[in-house]
Amino acid sequence: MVVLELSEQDVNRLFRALADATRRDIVRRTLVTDISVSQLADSYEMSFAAVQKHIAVLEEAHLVTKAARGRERMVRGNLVRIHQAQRLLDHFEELWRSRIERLDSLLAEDAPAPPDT
Amino acid sequence: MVVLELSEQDVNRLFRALADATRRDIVRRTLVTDISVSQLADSYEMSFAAVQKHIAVLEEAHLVTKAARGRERMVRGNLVRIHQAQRLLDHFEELWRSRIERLDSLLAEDAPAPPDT
DNA sequence: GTAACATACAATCAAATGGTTGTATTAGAG
DNA sequence: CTCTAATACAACCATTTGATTGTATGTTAC
Repeated sequence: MVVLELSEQDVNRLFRALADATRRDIVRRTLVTDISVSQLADSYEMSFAAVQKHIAVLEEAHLVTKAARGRERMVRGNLVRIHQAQRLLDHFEELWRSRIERLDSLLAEDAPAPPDT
Repeated sequence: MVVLELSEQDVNRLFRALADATRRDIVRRTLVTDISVSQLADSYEMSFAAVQKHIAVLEEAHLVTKAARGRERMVRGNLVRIHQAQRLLDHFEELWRSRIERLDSLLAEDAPAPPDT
């Protein structure tokens, strides 16, 4: 099992990048098919430069990559990063389980000695 | 299967709340066991009020809840919201699958008519 | 080669964020 | 009842964010 090699900064950037509706939409669309920067820019009610900046945020979070194709830059969603985010959330669930386990052992008061101290 | 009833604003708040190391730590710890605001504040290198604000952000994102116990407010992590975040990410994965499916059907050039147009 | 297109990037600005200190309120301890 | 601990909240400030416009650069089409 590979440990997530993401720094706290990386995780910050990852979740922060996902905390914007336009950016989430860009990720969704570019996961389905590659789309150029200007094609993306056309679909939102904001300036070209604004969309460019959103894409830059996604790039820094490694949620998308850009590849030159002629004079265009094709944007492609990166599912790997989504998976990493999922695994981060999985970890929260595991912590919660530990609460349940401790509650269980409390309820089993009459039990012999606990597994280890 | 229940549809996620989260507005874009809700999703923004959810991911944004997760985009801070201190806040993630608070969620982790309060998933394991309830902790008072002042207990939490003691463990970080920032003012009491700063920690209070982080908790407020987590509350607005419904990642934690607060319950009065005497003069203390006990903070408790809310796993449900983590699960909702996970499901949001699951959706991204599904989109990506559609890319693969379309690629597959492209490769099957000699196939009869496509399923539907 | 020149015009038009696609992108990059700097400068600027308002609003939001993350932190501070200070003051007020509430509940428990003695 | 009074002191103190725990919290809430307002005011303030620096930095970051999200957007703008303007300018520069590279690429394709004609």
